[in-house]
Amino acid sequence: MSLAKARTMPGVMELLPLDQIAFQTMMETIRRNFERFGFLPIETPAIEFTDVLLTKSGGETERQVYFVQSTGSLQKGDDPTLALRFDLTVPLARYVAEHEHDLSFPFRRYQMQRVYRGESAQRGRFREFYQCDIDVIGKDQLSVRYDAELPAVIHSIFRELNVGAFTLQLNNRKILRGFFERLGVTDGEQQMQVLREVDKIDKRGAAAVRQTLTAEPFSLPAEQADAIMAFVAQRSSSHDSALAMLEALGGGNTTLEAGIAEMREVLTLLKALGVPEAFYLLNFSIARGLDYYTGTVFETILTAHPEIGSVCSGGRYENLASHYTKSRLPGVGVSIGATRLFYQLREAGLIGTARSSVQAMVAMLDDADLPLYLELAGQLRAAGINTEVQLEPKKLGKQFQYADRAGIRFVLMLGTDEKAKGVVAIKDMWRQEQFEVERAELTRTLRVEIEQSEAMPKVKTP
RNA sequence: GUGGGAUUAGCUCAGCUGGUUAGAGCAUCGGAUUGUGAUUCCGAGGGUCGUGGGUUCGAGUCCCAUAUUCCACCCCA
Repeated sequence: MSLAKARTMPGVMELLPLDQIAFQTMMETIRRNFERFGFLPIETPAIEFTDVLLTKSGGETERQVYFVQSTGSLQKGDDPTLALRFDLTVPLARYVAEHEHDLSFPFRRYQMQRVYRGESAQRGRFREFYQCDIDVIGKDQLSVRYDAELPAVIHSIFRELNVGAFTLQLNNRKILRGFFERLGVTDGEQQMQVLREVDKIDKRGAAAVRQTLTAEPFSLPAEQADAIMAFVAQRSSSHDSALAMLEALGGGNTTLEAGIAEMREVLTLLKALGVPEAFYLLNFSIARGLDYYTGTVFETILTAHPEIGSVCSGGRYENLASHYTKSRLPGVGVSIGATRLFYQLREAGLIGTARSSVQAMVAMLDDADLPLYLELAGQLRAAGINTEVQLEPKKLGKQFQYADRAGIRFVLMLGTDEKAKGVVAIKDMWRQEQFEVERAELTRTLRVEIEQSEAMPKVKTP
């Protein structure tokens, strides 16, 4: 009988325990910061009704949705009525519409769950991945001030994740649309198309984008294309220069003027929120591909690793849940793709293998003394130390090898010599040192050692 | 959905224009006096060369098909 090949489908991330600990450490940092800024947790089911999920989108998302069907329904040949969620924003819209009367507005929620997309496999692209979303949903209206609060949360998270310098890149779609309108590109659909092209400028290069804009189907006159290219090439270098960029735009139509006013308020509040100006800039080429963004848009780029692209992005949308309720529910949100972020940080060498969550291991020196070892482990656990006991007699060398591979730092030995002296030997696998402590002092000493070890960076870089 | 690469040991790969029993590094397992790992030394196991067909005296190597996988575009986190 041939064995089935043990494998996973492409596009899923599966980690070894120490990497899983590093991933969870990252997730805890994100969660802690979400909560620190006053966001509330929710979870929604992985499976939703297809008519709920497939409202807003047309071709592209539908192509990527996994439909879910019971075998019975499949055999009857029914069309699937269920599907796996492909993001957390659509389920949020459904959630808010469904629970509208039980929620307090503005509703500030965070959500960290897996989503599913039928992507073709590629590096850093996953079919199952974690999204960590925060959104603020208002009833009828929501102040643009919230658009400044979200980047402040993101700043707090990435600073704590210790991934080096990064910049929050901001823009406002009203500025882009208003500018295009002033230039004479007035058709809404064409504005969208131009937005999408302009958004690729950092990836494809300015020359290629200009080429696309002047060619079919855009066929923009050279002067228009040049004006657009000159406009979107602008980046601010400081808080004041960002304000000056806005000032220099002038006016001309209500869309443009509204965008400038919004952007100015966001920048001002970002500063007031205490985000140092080195961490944010105004970038007129940021547009985002998604259709539903209407105002502020943002992306986050790691300074040392621009090739990674945006590690966190989002923006402002009007009327999130128009498909489910007649209430007007505007919102602003950002999403961190945690799976891709972790994967790319690891590729870039910014995240190494974590230490084990097991803090101490009691070695087995004599099979007959097992009850003694169990008692010792009980003491440690009662003191809050994560402890593992060797339950099978093995050569001591093997036990050390096991501890080393498992990433366990402290190995405790209580054998004939130690019993006679009333001590426990502690071997520090990292420092390659060994010392003895009185049994009564054991938990206290070990706690000190572990605390010192915690004070060092959580994660060893390779 | 459109286009391009790749497939040889658990992993990363070598194998020149077809020529005997297909190799290396890492990993795994065992040993180097019975309470000390990761370093060193010695040894061992492990492959129907993705699958099916064809050309040939002879195919890992050439041709066709198929599967799988990766990359670029599209789109996105």
